[in-house]
Amino acid sequence: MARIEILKLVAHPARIAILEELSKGVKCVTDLQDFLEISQSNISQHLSALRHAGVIDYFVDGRLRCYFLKSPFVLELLGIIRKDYPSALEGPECCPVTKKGKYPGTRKN
Amino acid sequence: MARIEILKLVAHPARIAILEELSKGVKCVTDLQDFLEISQSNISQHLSALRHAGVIDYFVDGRLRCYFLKSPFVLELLGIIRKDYPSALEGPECCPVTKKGKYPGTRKN
DNA sequence: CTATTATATTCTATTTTTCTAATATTATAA
DNA sequence: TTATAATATTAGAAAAATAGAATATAATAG
Repeated sequence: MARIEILKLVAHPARIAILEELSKGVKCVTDLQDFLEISQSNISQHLSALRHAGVIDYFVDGRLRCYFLKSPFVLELLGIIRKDYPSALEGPECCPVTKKGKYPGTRKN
Repeated sequence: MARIEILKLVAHPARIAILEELSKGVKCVTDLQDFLEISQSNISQHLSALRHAGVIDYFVDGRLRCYFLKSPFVLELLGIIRKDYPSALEGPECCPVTKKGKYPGTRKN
């Protein structure tokens, strides 16, 4: 599935929480329920969406579904979401007060 | 603005395209229009959303607004979106055929 | 001044996403 | 067998995101 579709999926609080948890190891649905404040069916829906996107997968142990993280891209994504960054990139040259400057591109006029 | 809100914003084809372009350098709106197949007002709307989220900013040159990328987080995000990854992480132990295995967590039953 | 260029804003219909509720499935325990 | 535990599916209402159209603003050229 395309990167952008995966981004869209990950950009959701419950799904991020699920993925963060799975990044630590295998979890079954009931154990996910314990720290997510959302309904069982909703969790199942999120898991289903993530699985169809190839982000996670599961194996079976009796009546448990043991979910785990599958996508290396998402693992790295989770990493940078947690990271700290400087508050801004070094910007282009422009007056720091008036925020006026010269456009570097070429234009008709 | 929270990382997750920023993720949501970035997870849109037009906005990714805008950000990719800005990651190469300053661009004004008309120049963005040239390679985006969407209306001027829609571009403005996307730019506005990105700016309010602190992802981009602009300086003024006459009647041009010169937009540039501001968020280090988003710059790194764009980087990993372009990168290649192995198709899957090494999964947990479970039978490769039946996909059955043992849940590593502790459970009541 | 007035026209034009560059860009932003507002309103709105449409589409998409999200969640809840109800129900289904499946494996095991009793 | 039947009950129950673990999980999935479906349908639909509500909320949010999206894009188009029309209009507004602001700077400059003429």
